[in-house]
Amino acid sequence: MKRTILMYGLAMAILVFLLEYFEYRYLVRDLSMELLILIIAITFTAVGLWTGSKLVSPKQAVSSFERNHKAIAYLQLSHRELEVLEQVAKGLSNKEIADALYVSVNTVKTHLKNIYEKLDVNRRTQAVEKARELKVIR
Amino acid sequence: MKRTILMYGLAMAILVFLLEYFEYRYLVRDLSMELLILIIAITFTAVGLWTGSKLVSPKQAVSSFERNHKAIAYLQLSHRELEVLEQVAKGLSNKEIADALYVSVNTVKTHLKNIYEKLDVNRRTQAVEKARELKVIR
DNA sequence: TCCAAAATCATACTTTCGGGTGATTGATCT
DNA sequence: AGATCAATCACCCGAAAGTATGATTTTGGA
Repeated sequence: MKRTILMYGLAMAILVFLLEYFEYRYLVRDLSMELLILIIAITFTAVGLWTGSKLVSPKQAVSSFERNHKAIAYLQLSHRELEVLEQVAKGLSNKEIADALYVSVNTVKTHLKNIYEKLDVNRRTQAVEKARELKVIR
Repeated sequence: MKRTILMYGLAMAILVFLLEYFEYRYLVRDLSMELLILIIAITFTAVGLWTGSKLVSPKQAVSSFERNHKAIAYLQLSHRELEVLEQVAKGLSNKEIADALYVSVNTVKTHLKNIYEKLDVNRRTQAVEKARELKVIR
């Protein structure tokens, strides 16, 4: 992001310099004024397009997920509960989650029970749905 | 998309015209050549940026979901199975799905069994995960 | 018209989930 | 020191989900 802006500044400086130096001195007498303006316009439109795509697309193309910490705080979801929720979203069973987090199945169940209460649901699938909506999990 | 390009073309034409007519005739004697180039450069960079953002962002910002029919065909998922899958993804229970589709719970179970087999999973949560990955459901 | 696939339903059985209750431990705050 | 909260675990029970098998009806094409 910052680098893109810097790059843009640099490119712009170089282009301005080139245009001023080169075309001004050389071409202004050969080419018509209209053509010069056209070249500059096209060039900088291209630069703008390029910079714009660099600036805009990665924001949404790459990852595009940012956790809604406010929602998590509001729902009072603990760290451990979040972990369980993520495992559930991956489609794991309680047993598999227990193994993944090195706790007993009963512990997982307790966490899930609390999660359901906080999210106001009563099934793991609904919990995943709601958590996704609230951007609490990916 | 097409309209954006047209708009851009129009804006560019107008700007070129204005620049040529106005600044060329009026300002070229008052302003320095460097300043004129700078103005044009900045203007068209802005135009490029604007056009770029119009062109790039809606592509990914709006919805961005299109069903992967090839995957569906490959997996041999029937229409009814897809419907069930969607209901499951919404977090509904087998009973609720049965009511929504006006069939018995046993029918839903049968569909689910077939779905699990075709998706090579053995739980509803995994089925939803996989179907989402494959863009079979939203 | 006939066939294969899709859709429907049933019964029986096993496993997993979810809900309820209660308890212990360790960390943090007052 | 006492209160509070997160994390852990256990046991029980009923409901839901998943598995297996088999059967009937609909339906879309060849």
